[in-house]
Amino acid sequence: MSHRARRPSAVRVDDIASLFSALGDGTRLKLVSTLSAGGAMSITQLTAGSGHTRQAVTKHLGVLSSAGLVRGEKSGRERLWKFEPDALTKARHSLDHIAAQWDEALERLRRAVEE
Amino acid sequence: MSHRARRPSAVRVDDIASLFSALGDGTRLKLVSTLSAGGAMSITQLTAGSGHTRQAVTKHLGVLSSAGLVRGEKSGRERLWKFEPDALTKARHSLDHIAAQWDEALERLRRAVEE
DNA sequence: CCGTCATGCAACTTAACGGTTGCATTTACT
DNA sequence: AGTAAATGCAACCGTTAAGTTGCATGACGG
Repeated sequence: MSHRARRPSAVRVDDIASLFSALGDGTRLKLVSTLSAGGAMSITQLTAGSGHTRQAVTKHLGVLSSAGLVRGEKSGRERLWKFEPDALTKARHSLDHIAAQWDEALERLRRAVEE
Repeated sequence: MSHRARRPSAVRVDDIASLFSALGDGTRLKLVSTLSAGGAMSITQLTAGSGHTRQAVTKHLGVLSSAGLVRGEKSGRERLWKFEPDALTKARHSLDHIAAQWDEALERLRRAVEE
């Protein structure tokens, strides 16, 4: 029973990595941007201006979905994809965490020099 | 004289994508975290607890460097790598931009419903 | 029912990624 | 000068990722 070993809000490195990895592609970045701005859309709609095949877009949506950045719900004969803002918040927090580390390091350095 | 066509802070999609892509790997994420917290380090130092070969770490540093997240300066017979906080700020801003888009979209929706 | 529109599934190709090993080069130390 | 440390460079390998094509399935509209 190892309660201690697992902090409550412990976000695993791999989760964050997969999040950033999902954002680390131009096509996917555009998809996320489109969905965050335009509400729910179907695959064919998203495929329209993308310059890629529908299948390619489907795969990208799969990646985004695994990372939690997007969620698709079937509606009739089409599937509507919507942006999932929580994932983005997580990403932001981890960036903030690194920035905070950096600030602390600077502060330590400043104090050490000032001594 | 095309001032209008090019916004001053126009960050190309591919740049942001390469930034996130660089962060989209556990090993690199740890490297960034280490460097942001521990100041400048040499490759051998960074290799120590990584569980990887020095060459692997070197490659990862190359990726991080291309993304602007890290910068290496030669100092004697070693090369010291330091964290570059500006890149992280860029990443954060692009996340903020998407979040802002999302908020606007919600606001538009709210007003439309309220009408 | 039948055509068609939207999607799902699978196989395949190409290129990039993460990682390794081996050797060369530069710098420090005595 | 000569040795050991720190790094650089290059070839190579296995795996995954991005993208394609082809075909199957499911829902809508007349």
